[in-house]
Amino acid sequence: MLSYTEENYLKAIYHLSGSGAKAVLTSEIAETMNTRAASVTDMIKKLSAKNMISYEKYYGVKITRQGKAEALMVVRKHRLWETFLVQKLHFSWDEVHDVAEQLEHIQSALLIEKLDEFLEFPTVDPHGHPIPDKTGKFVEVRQIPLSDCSGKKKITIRAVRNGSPSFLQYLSKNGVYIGAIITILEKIEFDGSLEIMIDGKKKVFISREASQNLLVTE
Amino acid sequence: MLSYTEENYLKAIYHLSGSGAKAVLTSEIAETMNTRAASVTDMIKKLSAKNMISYEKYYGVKITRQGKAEALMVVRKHRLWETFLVQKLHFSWDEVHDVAEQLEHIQSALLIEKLDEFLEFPTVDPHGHPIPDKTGKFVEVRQIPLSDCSGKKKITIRAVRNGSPSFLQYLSKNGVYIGAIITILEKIEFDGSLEIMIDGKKKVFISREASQNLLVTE
DNA sequence: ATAAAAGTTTAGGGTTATCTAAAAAATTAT
DNA sequence: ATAATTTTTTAGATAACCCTAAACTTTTAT
Repeated sequence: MLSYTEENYLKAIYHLSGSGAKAVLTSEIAETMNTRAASVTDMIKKLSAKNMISYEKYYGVKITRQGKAEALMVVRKHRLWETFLVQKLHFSWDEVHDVAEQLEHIQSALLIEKLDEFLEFPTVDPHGHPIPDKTGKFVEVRQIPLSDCSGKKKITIRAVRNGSPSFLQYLSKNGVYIGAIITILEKIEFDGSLEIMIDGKKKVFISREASQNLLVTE
Repeated sequence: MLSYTEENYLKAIYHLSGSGAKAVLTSEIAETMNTRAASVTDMIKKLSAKNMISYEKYYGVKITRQGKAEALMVVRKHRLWETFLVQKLHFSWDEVHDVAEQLEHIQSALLIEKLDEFLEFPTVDPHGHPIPDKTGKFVEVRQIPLSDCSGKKKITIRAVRNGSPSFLQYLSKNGVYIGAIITILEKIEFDGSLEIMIDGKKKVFISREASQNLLVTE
């Protein structure tokens, strides 16, 4: 059984490692967890002793199969709770993160299975991120940043890369949402911004930074 | 801001004091919190420093107005979550306590107001206990133990005094639920048990212990 | 009224998760 | 290749919460 803090570290390592693919540095973990490297080293030892990660001094850590399974359950809980907050309690998508950070640590397998059922087994959360099922599996759709697109084809907005409230509010204000179908009208040379048409109705300008943080399918 | 543990102590003190009416002994707190008296003394000092309780050495503690308000918010959250679990996620009433013990500590005023609205502002939880509103007020209906009743009048089951899973399962098995309308058919001299008629349809025997833990209105 | 019993507090530790400062190892630059 | 820099680890503390054992206060019993 992992503590609240251990779960948070493991989740951070999972995300930083690209879903468990590559090794992660102590400093990267310290950065995202807002702690010092020394604290990370301590926690690495604990997680290593619990076989959640493999650890060799002065090298990065790699998440184990067991650790990945645990991390996936935390991610599952986080995303199910975010879905609940938006769909049932009518939170806006920029308000859910901090609450879900707390809710993801509630310990009850029954709760999460019932919540999943109540939400009718959603496969993506309000930010477009996939929700692992109870076995940890999820559908991985190949998505690319909007900034890599060109031409006049129809593009579907699938997910946000960065979930910061200010970015999400910016998107809402401009009528951009998950599932929107857009076309690129023009790419401005000067600053890399894009003029796009949303649902064939609304023309807006999207900054280069924003287009790099929007994941889409063509 | 109170910690998870401080909230739990304060809630225990609130309940033990009869909603803040009387002083509570260190040993009573230790008993219900499953800790040692020495640990309670430590926590009493902390809560006293935060003006949640008033404390005089070797005497019991009394909850302050501020402490009562905090405790009521924890109670509110606990009962709203229990209501959610039963009404929306279809938990049975004997499964909700432990999960609600965790959920009650989630920090988000917005969450609890939205949850309240989603549940359509319930006034009692699945065990018949009143849910304080956002200002801490709740309707206090005068209830008496079923064991104190006699005669043939119609009696409404309003709440359980003891929420242990085994008692709740016993009630379910016998068709007893919050809101049921019953009449007493016979009181058995020998063991103090009652034969009751539920909703004019079902005759069952209820032990003396059970009748003492059922709160009713006549 | 005073001795015994019961209850409470203090003293001194242990664990978890954090920190700073110093030491050690790895990386980078000349 | 070696010196400088950066990163990581170790060492030693601190805060929250809990413990046991001993000291102290209150209550109960004779």
